[in-house]
Amino acid sequence: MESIGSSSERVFSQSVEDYLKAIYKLQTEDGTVSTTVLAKKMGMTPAAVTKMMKHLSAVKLIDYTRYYGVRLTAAGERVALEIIRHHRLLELYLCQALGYGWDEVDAEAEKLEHHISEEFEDRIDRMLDFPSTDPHGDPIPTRDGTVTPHKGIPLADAEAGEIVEICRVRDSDPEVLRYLSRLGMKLEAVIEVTEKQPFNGPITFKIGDAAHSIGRELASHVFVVNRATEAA
Amino acid sequence: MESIGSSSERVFSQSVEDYLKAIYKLQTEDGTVSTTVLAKKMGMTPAAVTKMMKHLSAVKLIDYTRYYGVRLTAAGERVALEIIRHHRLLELYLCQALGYGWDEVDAEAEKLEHHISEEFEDRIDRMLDFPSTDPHGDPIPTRDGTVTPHKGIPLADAEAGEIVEICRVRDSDPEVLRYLSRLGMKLEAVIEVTEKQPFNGPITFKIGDAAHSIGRELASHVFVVNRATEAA
DNA sequence: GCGGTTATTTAACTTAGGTTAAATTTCAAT
DNA sequence: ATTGAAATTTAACCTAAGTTAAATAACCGC
Repeated sequence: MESIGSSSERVFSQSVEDYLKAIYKLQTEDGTVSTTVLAKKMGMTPAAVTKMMKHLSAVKLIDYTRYYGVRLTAAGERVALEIIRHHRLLELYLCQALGYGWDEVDAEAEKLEHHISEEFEDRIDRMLDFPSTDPHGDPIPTRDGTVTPHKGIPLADAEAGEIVEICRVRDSDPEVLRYLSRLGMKLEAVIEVTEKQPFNGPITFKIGDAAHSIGRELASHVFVVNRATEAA
Repeated sequence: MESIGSSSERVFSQSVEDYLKAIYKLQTEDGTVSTTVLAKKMGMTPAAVTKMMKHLSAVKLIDYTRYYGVRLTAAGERVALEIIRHHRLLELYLCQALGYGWDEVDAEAEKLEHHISEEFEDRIDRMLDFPSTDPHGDPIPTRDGTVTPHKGIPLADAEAGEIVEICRVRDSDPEVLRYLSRLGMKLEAVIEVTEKQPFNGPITFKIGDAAHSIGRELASHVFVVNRATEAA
């Protein structure tokens, strides 16, 4: 009798995993993913991307039509979500168990996500009591690849007068995250939108007593839920 | 003004690190390390080893004399010890913080040791209260590369009648470690050597009430200190 | 000090994952 | 329908790290 659950010990290269993750992230926003966009995201030349696309296509992780971009197959998506799950679990673990700041976790998780075992994944998952979001409010995919999309809207789209709660920050730049922290913008912080300048101008708001304003671009990376709406 | 302590972000490949670690371990036992022995340890062909030796020599991590084997330079030893430090800190962390068994930690640490940051290293070191030995009793090198050799002798060399305490088990095979656990042979277990069969025969001993015997070979991987001697 | 076994190195080749530069395809705009 | 810019792919090349097979050096016994 053979051992049954002898799980999946490192089947894909780090490079392959990184490509799949990048494709996943791009396609959830843009549908299908072009070579150039992917190349930009990966910090590589388009030529390198094309070559990898052929490989991923050959091993059935993506559907690839020459000149027309790429989508993950079900198999490819499984792999991508597994890596993203590793990443987000690690981020949360680093915060909770080791006292990392939310600005530091991305870089560390980026490296470790490819190298932890299923055992490790399960243990930190249990230790964190099966969490559903990471320190930036991103959903942690479940073991079987389900990911519940978050409910918030970009702060940039909130109206003046609204009172909202921060539920997600879609940015991993440590500088940006530290800046936001300094303004008191952490997860679950409640803020009141006081003003929106026209022509894509800055958004002004209050957190507690303090008033701040940030640019529209940055505000589009901060996701919020309306406290009234949320209750409904 | 440039940032000063922007520490050493991944300078060597995993492969290089693995070679250096292997050389370190072999040379502390055998002095100088031959191509064939290293090849065996690394699970590679001698030809691959020769090639890598040339490279490591070129970048001054080893002293290499064609046909005569290899020794680490001071720089090479620093790198090796850094990796070993990572490995052993990780092993202990996995046991203490995540509940791993001592038979499971080696494999996991083997993968992670190459990918953790100095930050991570420092944090788990602190969390473990700056430990000096790992779950198998191996010394953890300090940050500056000092390693205090352990004091024990092989159980195989203990005399009948001696009462000794287990201080180190030099074996990472999970099967072996589980077997030893089943016999009650953990670190700090006290055992009484009752008999040594001649012609390299088995060693018989008592742990608590239970009596066991193990082969001389295995007994040479278990290190012990004499309780009387230790006090002195 | 000769000769054969063994250890070691060299040579030629492989694969994965990159690069640059040239060729090709797509697409939008006339 | 054509054309030219932008996107994409192809071709030729590079490096790191491995392989096998052949050549060479070291060492041990006589």
